[in-house]
Amino acid sequence: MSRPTVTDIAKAAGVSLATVDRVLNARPGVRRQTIQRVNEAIERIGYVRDVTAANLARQRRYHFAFVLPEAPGEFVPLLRKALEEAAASSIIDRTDLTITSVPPNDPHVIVKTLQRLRADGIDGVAIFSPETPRLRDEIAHLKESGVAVVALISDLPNTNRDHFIGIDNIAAGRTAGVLMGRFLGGASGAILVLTSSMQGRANAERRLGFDTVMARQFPGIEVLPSLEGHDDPDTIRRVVSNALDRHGDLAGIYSLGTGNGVLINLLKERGRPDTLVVIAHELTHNTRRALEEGTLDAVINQNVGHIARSALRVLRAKTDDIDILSAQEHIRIEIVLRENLY
Amino acid sequence: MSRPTVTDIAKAAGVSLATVDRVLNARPGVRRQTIQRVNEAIERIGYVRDVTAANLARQRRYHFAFVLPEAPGEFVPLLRKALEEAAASSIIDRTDLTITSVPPNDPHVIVKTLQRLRADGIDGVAIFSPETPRLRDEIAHLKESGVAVVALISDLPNTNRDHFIGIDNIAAGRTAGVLMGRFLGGASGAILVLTSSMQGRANAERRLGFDTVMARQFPGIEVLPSLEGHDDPDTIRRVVSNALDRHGDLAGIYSLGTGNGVLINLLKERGRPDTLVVIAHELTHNTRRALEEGTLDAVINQNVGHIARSALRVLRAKTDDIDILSAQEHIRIEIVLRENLY
DNA sequence: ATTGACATGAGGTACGTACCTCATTAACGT
DNA sequence: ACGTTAATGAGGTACGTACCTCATGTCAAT
Repeated sequence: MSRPTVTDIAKAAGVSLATVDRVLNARPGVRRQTIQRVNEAIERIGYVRDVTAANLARQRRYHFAFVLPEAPGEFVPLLRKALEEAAASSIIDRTDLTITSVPPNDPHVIVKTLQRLRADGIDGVAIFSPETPRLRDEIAHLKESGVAVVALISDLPNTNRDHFIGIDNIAAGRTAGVLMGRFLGGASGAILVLTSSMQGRANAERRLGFDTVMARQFPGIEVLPSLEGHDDPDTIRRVVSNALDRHGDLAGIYSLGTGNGVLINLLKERGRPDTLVVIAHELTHNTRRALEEGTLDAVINQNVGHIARSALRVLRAKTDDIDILSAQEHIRIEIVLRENLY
Repeated sequence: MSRPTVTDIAKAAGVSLATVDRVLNARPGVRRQTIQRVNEAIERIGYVRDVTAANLARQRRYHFAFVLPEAPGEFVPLLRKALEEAAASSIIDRTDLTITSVPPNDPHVIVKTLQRLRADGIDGVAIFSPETPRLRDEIAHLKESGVAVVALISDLPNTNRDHFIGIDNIAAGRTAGVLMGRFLGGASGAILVLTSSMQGRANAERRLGFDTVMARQFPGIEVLPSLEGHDDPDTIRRVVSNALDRHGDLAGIYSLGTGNGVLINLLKERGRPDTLVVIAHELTHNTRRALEEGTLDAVINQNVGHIARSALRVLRAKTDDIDILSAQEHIRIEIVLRENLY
């Protein structure tokens, strides 16, 4: 007893195949009561459309575009690589993928890119960008044109994007905070927070979560004002060096944006005290090696492979107007130590 | 510029469609040099088989069976639920799923079940069971019959199963150990380890990893001999109560198997010191609530949803003799705190 | 009664692949 | 030269769905 087909619906509803087809694909020319009769038959026999066969018949190809910032650091290239890997696998069946790099923090170029994609008749876009008024407007246009839109890594909450694929950065900050506090184990001292100008929202949220936890659960620890690295290696090196010199009682370092490479090198050059707790975000070549060597104590990670595959699945589901399996699409806040480094 | 099809291969290789088909599906009756010519054409024009169309034409249905133990605790039911959820989604397209419960630790019944499945012409089985000689033999038979076999949760390393879907339990134990040691923050004291008879191998491995880390990195902490709960609520309650009474200097509890429900209740009844660190395995209703309430400090988890979907994907890939995306199928050792509880 | 609008049916082709049958050709041994 | 066997071609049907055309039926407005 295999799955019922359209023919079975026709038999069950006492109509022809053509009518079933009209109902299924919302084509005009069917009386309301007939539509209902067909739908009842569908319910009754438990018909589920064979999406793969439908796509075959439809000659359906999905055109998706990813708009990624040309941001410094290893994270975006890793995400890009994960996308290309997913594209090589069967997940991407019948879909064409465009990956566009745009200068970060340039709303004009991002909007222009999206406009071009919309003109090209794209089916869905995944956008990794801070939210700006012009981007908001363009997303509204995209949605009006029937384009599926998902926000990637950094949410665009005041737009009507279909979905956000990424982590809750406040919770990520809280997680980092708890780890910091507990790893310090009652020790007192100051904590250096290293931030970067990229992805202002995400960084601010992480900082917020971190501060909340530190203030509430670990009042004995002083969290210093953020150090701005401005994504520039030399600047990062200088400000971190200064801070390390100035604070003899440094208990921990929380790096919540880019600039981990410089930080790690600096710690290795200067030698780091055993008791110092260093926590960073995103598992990359640098941070992975640093975990292995003990330069980093923990990394808060969002799995780029999962994000890439999830984005593709969600875009496809949204263009087909199909439900997503929300448990599968939830991006987890991963805590990575040397011991569960995979 | 759509994808090349079999017809394009035929044209490019200068052979008929029938020959292309024979080559593609490894049917007999083609000269070696012709096979080569066709394969070259495939290479040249970059043909990739349209798996969905192939499956449609093939009328392929996958018959997979999951053999799960009727084990105590919440974990197996959660896994079962995850399987049923995956089955309701499109992942399961064209596949029939059988979930069989067997009494744990009864090799006879497990083998009988597998034999029956083999006789029924199953395409693949996922087995969650300890390894026994008779199971080993039956897996060899299954493989000979062309059945795909994956080990679930607990590996069957001395068999020729196609794949293991689960975590590295030694690493999981190490992870728990490091968390325990660092959360204790230099405090000294004794650690209670609560084990269960189920899944002997997994528990032993976790214990091994835990002990290794404690001995090497936290020599000031004494790890007590395992307490056996024998999966019996009353026994667990009794032995844990005794231990709590006896050890006034208890610093931490590591529960590496089932019995978390009883443990959590006991801790709540007796009141738990703030400094006590309690770490358990598997995120369930009980442990989730305990994390929220602060009764547990951390949970080491393997994601049942991921495991279920991965098992289905791997079984399908193995029966089709297709490569798997190993990054996607890697089951991570998740560290779950209250802050990154999803 | 005629017209037209709408609803429905009948039957087809297509998507890309699998798999079947039958006919034809080439290569071989005797 | 003959039969035998292996290799190949030609042409079909099928999978489940989409989408097209054309014919026919029904009903209400004129």
